[in-house]
Amino acid sequence: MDVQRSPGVDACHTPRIDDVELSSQPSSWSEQAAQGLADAGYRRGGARRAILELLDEQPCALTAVEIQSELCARNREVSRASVYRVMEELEEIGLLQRVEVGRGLVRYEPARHGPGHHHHLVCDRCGRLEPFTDEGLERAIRRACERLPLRVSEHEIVIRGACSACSSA
Amino acid sequence: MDVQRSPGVDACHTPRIDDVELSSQPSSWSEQAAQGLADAGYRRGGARRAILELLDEQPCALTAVEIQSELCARNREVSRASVYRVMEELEEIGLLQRVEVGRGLVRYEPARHGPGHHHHLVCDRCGRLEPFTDEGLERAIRRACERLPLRVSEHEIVIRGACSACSSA
DNA sequence: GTTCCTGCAAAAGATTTGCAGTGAC
DNA sequence: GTCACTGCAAATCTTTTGCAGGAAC
Repeated sequence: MDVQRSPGVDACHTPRIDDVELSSQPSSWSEQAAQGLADAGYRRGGARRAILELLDEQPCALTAVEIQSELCARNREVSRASVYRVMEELEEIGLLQRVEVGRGLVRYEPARHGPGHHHHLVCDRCGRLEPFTDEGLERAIRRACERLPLRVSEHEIVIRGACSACSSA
Repeated sequence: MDVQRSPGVDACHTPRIDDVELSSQPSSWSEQAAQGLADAGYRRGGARRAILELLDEQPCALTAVEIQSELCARNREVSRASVYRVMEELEEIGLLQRVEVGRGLVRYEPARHGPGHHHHLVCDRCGRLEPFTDEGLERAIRRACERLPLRVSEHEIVIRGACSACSSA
């Protein structure tokens, strides 16, 4: 088991070790996404590119509001509507994964099927979100998917509990 | 662009085999829940009881709107606010599980840790939600949880894809 | 009788949509 | 030059909150 810690308040900020081993990936996620959008007939506007680049850097999922304010902090302002529009386009072509882990907020992150693929731990008390990976779990999921009556496109696992900081406090 | 809304009402209808083997459960979930609420100091109002009974009958998760309209159809009207308040109380004492599975809608279902425990399949196209169980997956989850740095309270697995009806159509 | 539960209506957010100007091709 | 992309403001929808009357204890 390989858990990445996050110092931050809500989302995780730790760079992922996996990001280094890109041998099997021809290009970064943002380039793949830009290509996918181009193939689907979209033009390359400024807002869209800024959002793609931001998402590509994130180790874990962000909300639409976080995406907008983070871009704003970098002097690359983008309207909220554009954030939602780009999220919808990306999800449509399967490059984005929604992560819905409570309080009605939706988070978004690049859908990575190879290195970078992970699941989430959520603290019930502080709401912190952390990524984790577990190879045994992946094997079990693959086996389970084989016997399911649908053509599986993706899976998502969320584990909830009191994180170490909260349960000791 | 005219985006077709997923049928929403389309929750799962399959009766669960597990519902029959209740030998280890002393009482129904709604009775346990009523007891839990009483222990936590809540009184037994009419709206609360109606909601508990409805939830107990459901094979899978419902949205707040569905809960309200289903009760309405049974001539047991309850305000939307009460639905949300009861959901919050039940979640607080761990008897209710939120199922957040897309399009910003939140669904709720009884949290069953023994028989009745299940996970979800979601069809990307028609939005249908179906329960499934897999013992190998449960074992893998238990093993994974043992090594996690948080006191685990629950887990949730969502598998997405095109269901058999949609992929053949 | 006191305190909690409910429904109603208003409020608060998040997300979506209509429209007009600007930018990509 | 055309059509897509973007921002703005308004609209929509879900969920939360304030308050007053009624119910549980």
